Amino acid sequence: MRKIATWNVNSLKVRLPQVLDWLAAESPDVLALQETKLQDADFPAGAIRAAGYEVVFAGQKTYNGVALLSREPADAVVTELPGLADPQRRVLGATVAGVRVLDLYVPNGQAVGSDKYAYKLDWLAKLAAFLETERAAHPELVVLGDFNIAPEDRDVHDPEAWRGQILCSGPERAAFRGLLDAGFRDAFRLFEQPPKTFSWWDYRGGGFRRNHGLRIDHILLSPALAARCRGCRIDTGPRRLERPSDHAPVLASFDT
DNA sequence: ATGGTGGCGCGGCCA
Repeated sequence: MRKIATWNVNSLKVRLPQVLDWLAAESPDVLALQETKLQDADFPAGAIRAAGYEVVFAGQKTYNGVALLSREPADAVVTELPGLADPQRRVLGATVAGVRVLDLYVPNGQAVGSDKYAYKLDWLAKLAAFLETERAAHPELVVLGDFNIAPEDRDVHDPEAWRGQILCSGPERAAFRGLLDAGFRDAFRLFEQPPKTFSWWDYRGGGFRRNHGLRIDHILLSPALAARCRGCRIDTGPRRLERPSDHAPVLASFDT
């Protein structure tokens, strides 16, 4: 496993040409997608396989949906968090070339105090419990995706405006911190990074042009994988294209 | 300005 990436594409139907171009340019070993917004019957598996990737996916109509693209086959696939009977397709775990990969689309939460916010915090608690068992079973474990959490003020373009708001609230940040406390490493923070580097910019108000963004897409590594990690960056190239996703891909590279 | 833009799918929800 030399390179692994995550990208919230906000509709794979719309973004498929961009994804195929990006695969050709970057040639990651694994690409985790979120917000495919496709039922499984409509998933473009043929085009992805023609590009040289295996693919597994868990989709639903209109909302959510996750997919794992990989050079080598994906085994031991899971699509649920234990203890959460949920029709929303937000989880896709698989083992690829001996590495356990968990692709997540964490709930957005909408607004602090809302029903969706409560669902998000409950979801994160069940995730933490699940990761304890996954960590014990798989020394080489990567958890990546759209976490919908900006972990620290330096991950926010205007920390004062966002303080306590959705994506930045104390309980959300505490949940993320809990994953780090459990031993996961934020791949992006293993390396020196330019300030004001973000992974998501609102479509509204010229967010990207003004770099009004947040870093909410993450690659978390078990200690064994972190020891082999040699770089992590956010590729803003796709965000500059016509009709972009509102998220940019995040990539981590490794020694074999 | 309680807005703004984009996706889905055709009215309103979600982000």
